[in-house]
Amino acid sequence: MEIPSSYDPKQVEDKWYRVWEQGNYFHAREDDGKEPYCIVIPPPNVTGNLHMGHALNNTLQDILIRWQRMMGKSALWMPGMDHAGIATQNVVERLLKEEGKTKDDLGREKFEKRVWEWKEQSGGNIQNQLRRLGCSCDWERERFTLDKGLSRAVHTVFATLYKEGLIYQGYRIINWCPRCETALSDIETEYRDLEGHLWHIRYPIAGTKDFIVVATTRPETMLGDTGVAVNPDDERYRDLVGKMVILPLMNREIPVFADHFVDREFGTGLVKVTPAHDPNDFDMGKRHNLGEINILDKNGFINENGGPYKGLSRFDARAKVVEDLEKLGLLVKIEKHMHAVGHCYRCHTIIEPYLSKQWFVKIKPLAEEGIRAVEDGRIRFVPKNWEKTYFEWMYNIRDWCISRQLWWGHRIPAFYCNDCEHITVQVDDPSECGKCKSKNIRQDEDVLDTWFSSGLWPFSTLGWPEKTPALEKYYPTSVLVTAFDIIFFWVARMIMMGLKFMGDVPFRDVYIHALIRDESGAKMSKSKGNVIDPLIMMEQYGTDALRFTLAMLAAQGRDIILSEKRIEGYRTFCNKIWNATRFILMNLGDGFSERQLAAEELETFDRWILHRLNEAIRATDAALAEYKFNDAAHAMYSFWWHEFCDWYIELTKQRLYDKDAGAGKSSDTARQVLFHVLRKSTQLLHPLMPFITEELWEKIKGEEEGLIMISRWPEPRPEFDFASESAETALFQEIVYRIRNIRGEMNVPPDKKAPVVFKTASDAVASIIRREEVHIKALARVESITIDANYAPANTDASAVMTDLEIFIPLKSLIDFDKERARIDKEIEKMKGDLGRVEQKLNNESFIGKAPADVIEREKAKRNEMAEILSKLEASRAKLV
RNA sequence: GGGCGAUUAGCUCAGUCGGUUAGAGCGCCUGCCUCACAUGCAGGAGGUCGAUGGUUCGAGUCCAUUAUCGCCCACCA
Repeated sequence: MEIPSSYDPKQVEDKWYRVWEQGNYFHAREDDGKEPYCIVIPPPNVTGNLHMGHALNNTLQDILIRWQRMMGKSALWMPGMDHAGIATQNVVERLLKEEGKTKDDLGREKFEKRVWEWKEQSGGNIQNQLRRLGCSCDWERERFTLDKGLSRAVHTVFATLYKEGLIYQGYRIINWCPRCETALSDIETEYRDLEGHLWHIRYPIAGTKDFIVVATTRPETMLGDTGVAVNPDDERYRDLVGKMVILPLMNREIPVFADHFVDREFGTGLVKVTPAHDPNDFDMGKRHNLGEINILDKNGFINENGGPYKGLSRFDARAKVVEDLEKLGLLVKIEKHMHAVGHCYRCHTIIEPYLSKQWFVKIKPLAEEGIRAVEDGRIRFVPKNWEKTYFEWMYNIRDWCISRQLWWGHRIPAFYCNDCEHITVQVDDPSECGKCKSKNIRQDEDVLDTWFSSGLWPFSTLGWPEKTPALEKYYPTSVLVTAFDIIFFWVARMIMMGLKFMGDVPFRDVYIHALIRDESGAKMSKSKGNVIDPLIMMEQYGTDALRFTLAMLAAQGRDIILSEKRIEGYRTFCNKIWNATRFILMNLGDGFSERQLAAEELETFDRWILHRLNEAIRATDAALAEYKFNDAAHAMYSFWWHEFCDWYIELTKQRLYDKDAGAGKSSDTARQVLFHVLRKSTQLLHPLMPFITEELWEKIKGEEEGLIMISRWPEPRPEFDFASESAETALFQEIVYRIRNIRGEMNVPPDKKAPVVFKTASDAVASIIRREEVHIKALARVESITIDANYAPANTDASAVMTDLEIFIPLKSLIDFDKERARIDKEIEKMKGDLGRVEQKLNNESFIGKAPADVIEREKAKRNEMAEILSKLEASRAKLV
């Protein structure tokens, strides 16, 4: 079989994904009798395109799912998309605008139809992008937050909460986006520090020539002022309380009143009060019966309540108000002022606090359960410190505004009676008023917050409110994998809803992974143009290289700084694996068949690599179990490259090729071990690098065997734990390294083989050297080996000192005395330093008195060893004259 | 104003329960196209672990203070 000498992802990725998907290998069956393992995908927006955050998020989930699937679990990765109310409506409105139309031109029904059409044609790109990433989602079960079943779940939840009084209508200040023309919840408002101004404005006191001065950051709101507040303890203004002031521009008399809310230190200590446009003012207005004057329409333009300013945008109105105040001499001063201004999280327009009637969820009772579930460990955050963030928010949670003035979403299942005004709420749309039976009813115009339906995702996707086998088997799900930025939006709400409606947590673990930043540490965003596009990376370096990079960087508790270089680097790892496999296949020989390995036939290095394989399996399992993806990736990388390739494969070459060395007799064992380790370590790598491993597996699997993705996950084999052979191998490796070091430092050309003399009094060391002579010769490029306990080195010998062993390379005319002296001096200096530190410790009486005996023994042994090495080094140094 | 995190090699980062001589990748320097791989091989240089103080026989690791940077939350107009 001819295998190309470098790995080409393009040849394999699409091919294997098709095989997997068409072969139904991602499908998990409720009746398979296996232990369930389930992850629900954080549903990407239907408008979404795969960015690096998705790539990370989904790579990690796929690693877990593939790992668990190979471990024999019934591994279900539930995929789907979110209808993304505002985002999607915005996209379609933009398209309409290009046609010169607005949504109102179409009307609600046609607009909705239009959005569905858009969804069918251009929505859901991301599903195929996830396929490119190799995600092993159970696509058969794919759900959409607006599909029929999920809508039923939404209605059921709404009706239940309404009946229990946990959903109610309220008339209050909410966050309003004048561009999206909808209410937003508190967490959909992003605060940004902006430099604004603090305008100091005179309000004349009624019936006098005096003024008071109020300070405001939003002067246009004065059009809706209905009072001025002072702190009751503020001596300066005690006499003012109860008096009336004239509201300039509007020429309305408004009262001055006292309220503890007012901060005496801020501004002038006098606050203009606009109950319809500020939540605090609203509260004060309620306390003091001020009345509310709404001066804005839904687009943020001044309405008829703004008198002469009617028709101006809120920004123009601000300018005009300030200008007019100045003309009237009522503007005292303007200060620069930094303050946090709320913006719409979807379109980034400045939001307005706006008085309106909305639906709310009374969230405290739900939150209490949610807090308890994390406190008592039914849900575990990984890393744990995110629990604090969660608690902090949950303790201070405020009622959730769930109505949106949009057309795209779950229409609120509340029906108003036109005759008796009763509100009927039930799961199925009613045909008559639940109270007076009138048929003259109308449905609420608003839709629900997108996050209302995504909050039900872990059970609605499994079939709830029906009692399906899937729900029975896979709920609670095993783990939720997400980034911290949606803990409030999504994670907390799933927890609350799951507890409420399923009576159990929605997932056992919440793994919070990092955010991805660019090379300079900035958050990746399209507007900054610093995006690394995962699709381009996959195209360029292969999906497995990208996946491996992301896993390698996914250390807990830290953001990921991604650079293209890194991905390029792990492409070489793919190539390394590819070539290692190629080498092994080229050397198996005709008619090779795998057989059981017997302990007796194994040589030292066979035992060593089998032992290391066991350790690699253990390390990988342990790392993945704790969501330490970087540790898992690192364990595999160093095992593959620095143990299997650098050492074991190199060592087998003598056994495979070097007949003169008489090592040929063990070549069959070597082939068996190579093949065995190759198979196991390829499987180990599969969850991280699904494509290349599936491709290679095809070349190494048995005829009866199926795909690697459903093969059995490697298990450590205790009978292959060989501690003493591992120690011998470490000694062997150091010998080779020492010789190579001398060669490298002395610039001995690679084709120049050197004779080496080993001086040792240890029979054990001598026998290992004798036994591995062939390998030492090959790996260190040694011409001849002499073992001589009494060797008297010449001054032209380069030397290295180890415990119980000195190595001499007679370089003769090749020696560079200066270099050799410098090399030995460096070692002496280092050894002196290390020895000094150990001796200091051992001379410290309290160390001897208090440290555990084994630590002291270790230090003593270390001292003796180092002292011996040092004296030998000095002896070598003395000869270099 | 609260809270969280970071600070270790030129860069990006690991470092478990405090205990051998603090590691990796990339980059850099030297030598090699050695029959799996130049997307490679071998060797090398490079670190007072942000600062100060403390606990301890022993601190990159624990505690306190501090500096710098970053993030989240918050109704001071």
